[in-house]
Amino acid sequence: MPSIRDVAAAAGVSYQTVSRVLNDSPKVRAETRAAVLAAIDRLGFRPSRAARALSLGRARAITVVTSNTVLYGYAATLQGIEEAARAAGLAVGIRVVESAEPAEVKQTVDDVSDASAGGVVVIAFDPSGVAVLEALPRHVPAVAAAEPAAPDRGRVSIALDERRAAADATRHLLALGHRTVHHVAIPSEGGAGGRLAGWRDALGESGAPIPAVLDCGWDIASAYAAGRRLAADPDVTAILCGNDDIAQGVRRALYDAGKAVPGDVSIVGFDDIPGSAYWTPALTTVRMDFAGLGRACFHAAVAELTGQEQPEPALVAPSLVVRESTGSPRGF
Amino acid sequence: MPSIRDVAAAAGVSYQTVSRVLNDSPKVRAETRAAVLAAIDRLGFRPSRAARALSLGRARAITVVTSNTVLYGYAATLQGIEEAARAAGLAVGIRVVESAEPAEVKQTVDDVSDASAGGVVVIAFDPSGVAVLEALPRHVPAVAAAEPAAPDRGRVSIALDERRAAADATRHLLALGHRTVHHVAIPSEGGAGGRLAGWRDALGESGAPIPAVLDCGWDIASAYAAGRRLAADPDVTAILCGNDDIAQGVRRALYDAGKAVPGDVSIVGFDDIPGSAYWTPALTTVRMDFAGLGRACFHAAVAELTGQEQPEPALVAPSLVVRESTGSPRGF
DNA sequence: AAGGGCAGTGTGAGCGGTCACACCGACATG
DNA sequence: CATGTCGGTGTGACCGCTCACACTGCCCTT
Repeated sequence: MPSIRDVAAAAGVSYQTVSRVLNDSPKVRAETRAAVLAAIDRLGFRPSRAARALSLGRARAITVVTSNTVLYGYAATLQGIEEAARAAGLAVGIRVVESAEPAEVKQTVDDVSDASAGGVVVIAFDPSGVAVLEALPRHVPAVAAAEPAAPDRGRVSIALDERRAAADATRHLLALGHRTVHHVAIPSEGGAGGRLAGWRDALGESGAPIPAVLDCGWDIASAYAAGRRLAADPDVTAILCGNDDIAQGVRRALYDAGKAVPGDVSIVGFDDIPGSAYWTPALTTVRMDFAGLGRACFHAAVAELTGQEQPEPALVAPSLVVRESTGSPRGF
Repeated sequence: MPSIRDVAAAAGVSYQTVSRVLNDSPKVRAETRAAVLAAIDRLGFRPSRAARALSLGRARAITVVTSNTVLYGYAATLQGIEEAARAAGLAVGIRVVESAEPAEVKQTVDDVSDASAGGVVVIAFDPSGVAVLEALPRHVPAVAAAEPAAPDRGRVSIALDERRAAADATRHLLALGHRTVHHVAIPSEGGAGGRLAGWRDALGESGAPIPAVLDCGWDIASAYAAGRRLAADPDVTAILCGNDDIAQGVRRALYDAGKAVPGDVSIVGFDDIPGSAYWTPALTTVRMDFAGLGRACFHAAVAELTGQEQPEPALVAPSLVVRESTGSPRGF
């Protein structure tokens, strides 16, 4: 592997001039630059990221901290970050943090505090992400893709407006004539600016009773269990599910209990995962622009890394997609 | 940030001794080691990955090349790699390559050829991954998570036995009494050791006619279109789908055409994505151990990186999971 | 008693870049 | 004509670590 010294020799200039060309400094004559570029090309030279990181003190890279790589919201956010990073020529790293347990959080923080991690984007949709965010030392350039209500403690934090989205979805159900809307929650919505809050907003403003929330995990089995409980209650006619996977479990539970969707019970999901339009019935859900969130986080992280001013995040607001899983209650 | 020199000073030894402790060389007295460890702890020292990579010539890291981060097979494989890497203390990078276009392949190869990329795992399920694998210079330590039939050209290549899995699934359908089985293929099965081949095997061995394959993309919309075409043909009673998402599109197409599953047509998927057990009907599919594949690839990549002998990959064979979407044809 | 091994430790150099600064010629200025 | 300024270039040192090698005792051999 040739180094800038080799390139310098081949081009008949000093290594510093090569460095200037690489960082396109204005202080180099056009013909000198051309000669260097030609030598670079001839030798197949590629600057070493490791050397740069060492010298600069920070890598030109972004590391994503997430608690999961398979779940749609996380994976799609990662996708957005990666796309933007690739376009900008930055490397991207990934670090999964499975729990909010102190030892694991500390290890994660140590790992991403390394200079070679570059800027950090913490996907703080859930407790483990939030824990990492809070434990991260100030000197680490980091931003959060967060629940809207996550305490930002001086950190840049970007979020989709889930509160409003949840309120819209709930209003849709109420407008259809449902007396109230039940809610099956995922681990990520504790926040005051989240789905839970929006659901309460909408219920409150129309004077509908606010039923107890059913908490479940990320796994569909727990959603199924929650669905069975809801199915046993004849008063339940509308359910807002924490995400589309949850909706799937609930839907199957309703089916197994002999309830038709949307005939007996209407359900709404969250996220608009790729398959939801093809279910039977096709799912009414809230489309979330996770990829856009990821891109915005990338740009914020780069600003943090380079010390530039934070750009205004360009986000597409969540929007309700009405399909077949919602309808008016029987006898309405 | 303290460096090994600071630690050395604090412990009253030379920096080289600190380095020895970090790499747990046997040539250091127990008490000396203890003193160094104490100093490390006191100062909160963490070795710099960038400096190590520069000095060593290769980073202690794994970079995953994939064409997608959201699709289940890719994401689950990534998850397996990340888990294993985290357990071993290696950083993980990710590089998406969207197409097999020469310029993009070259850029990808350049990026992962950098010393800071460490070992490389190419998820070569599709043409773009295969293209990267083939373009990768010999000196880059890389392994492939591949289609079984991918030409390995001296590269270590690990795969799940999709051929046998597809044959099993097809035999299941045939045993149910179907005259033949149709196949909707995804972009990843061109290989001679893949799903397509297994399907042909099973059809051939029982003398069933081999219908034309319907190719579609990764998107469910194209699967839906394929499903509509199949639904129009009254001879079609059994369909083997390239993966579960495809099965979802096909299932909806059948439904929209007034065909019942499994009453009129049986369908089988591939992958066993988390929701498939909760569909109506629950999907008969082939469970694939992508996470195990990822772990095996990680270990192979580390062996490649450190020059050790290749371990025997421990893989869980794909297995057919029979649920509700398959049954005997009408009048059987 | 002189030599040879060996465990344990220290020193120099180098990985491939970047920063700070010195330098040099050309032109404008007093 | 001496001086200042500035575009364009080169030199030294350094980032934090690991390598190769030299060195110091100490014990064992002959």
